[in-house]
Amino acid sequence: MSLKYAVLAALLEGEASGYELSKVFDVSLANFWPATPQQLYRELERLAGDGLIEARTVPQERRPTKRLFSLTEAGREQLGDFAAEPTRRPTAVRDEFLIKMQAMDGVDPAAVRALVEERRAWALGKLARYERVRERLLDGRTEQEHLREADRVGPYLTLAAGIAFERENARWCEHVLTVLDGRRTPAGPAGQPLG
Amino acid sequence: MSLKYAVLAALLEGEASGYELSKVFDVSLANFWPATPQQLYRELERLAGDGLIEARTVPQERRPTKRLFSLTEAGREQLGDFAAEPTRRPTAVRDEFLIKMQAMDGVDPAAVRALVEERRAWALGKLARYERVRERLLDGRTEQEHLREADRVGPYLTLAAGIAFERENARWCEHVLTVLDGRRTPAGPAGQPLG
DNA sequence: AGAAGCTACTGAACTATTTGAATAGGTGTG
DNA sequence: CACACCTATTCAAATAGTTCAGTAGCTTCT
Repeated sequence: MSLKYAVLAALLEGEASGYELSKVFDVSLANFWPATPQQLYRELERLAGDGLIEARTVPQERRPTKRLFSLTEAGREQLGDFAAEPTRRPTAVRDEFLIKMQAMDGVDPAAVRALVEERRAWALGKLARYERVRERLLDGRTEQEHLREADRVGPYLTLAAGIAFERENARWCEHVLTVLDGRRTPAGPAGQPLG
Repeated sequence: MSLKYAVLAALLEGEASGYELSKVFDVSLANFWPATPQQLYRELERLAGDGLIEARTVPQERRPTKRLFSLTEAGREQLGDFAAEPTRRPTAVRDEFLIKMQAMDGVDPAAVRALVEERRAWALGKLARYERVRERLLDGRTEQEHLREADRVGPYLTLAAGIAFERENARWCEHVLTVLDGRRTPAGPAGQPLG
């Protein structure tokens, strides 16, 4: 049900085709509402049918024709209503990796370590990408300037949430690696390393 | 597909009924793999059919009869295999609230503030519950002792991830409230407050 | 005494999401 | 020139997840 509003919110940035949206979702919105291209195309169809967005067909020279969608007044209004309502659903995190961590005690420590290191690398990669988006958003201003004066601060603040999340993720991975180190030689009464 | 392993991992704590699991999922596992009771009952049926868990019926005096499920050797093995494999799916966060934040710039600031304050309260509440679970897990030991010596550290570490996540959440909310304060009187050239 | 709420589970219908593939022309690499 | 990958979209099928309701006896509050 919320994909609808995620799409409307994405179109606040300006008109976009399904394909372009699927790229946007991949980098920024996916942070809090992931969607596959198929979902987006279907949702765009539905929203256009409901008159919340409108489409215009744009033929291109060396590319397939695309359909650009933009918010209608009705769409903008419904999005505004939604955004002012109290939130129904709490955050839902689905994380296969944390299931593995929950069950890690029956597993070869080297395999666990590999998993955690992979996750850490992935978090740091995402962080680097977010930072680049952030530079683009700030466009030379400082954070303070931007947050005080910009027309829209929503996108910056959600990005900041993503950054904090991935930073925390990486930190957690480092903590786990330390813990794994501390358990390599199970501590005897004197805590003497074995070899 | 991962609900399967989430259930198996939950049963590492010992045998449980569907109903009990639905409570466990509500407080701890829901942190990284939410599931409704209906999903759990269906999944338990499937897992029992596949021989990964086994059921025993326990009649009770003043309550309906319940079926307690526990891991079989086959189940334990499949869970171990899964937990050692590289992770296929990256973390998926679905957060209606952040969609609202993305779109917040067209909305009455008082309504936004109310939303953020609600979210902050909710994060702090969850944090308090997590801290209680943490005390119970540590059972008088310090974190260091527990992490070095306990048989299982997985549950503690995933809990720590949940704690870090909610802490970050609350911090982010506070940041947003500060930003909203800074924008109440849009800064003119001289930055003179208007009220 | 009546209402609400908990334990414990089941069923059916519905909506959402994922996966795989197909179409069709264009660009870039070796 | 073969091959892989990009733009841009659509279709079909399968799997996953949500919602609503119902059964049935018990406890707790008013």
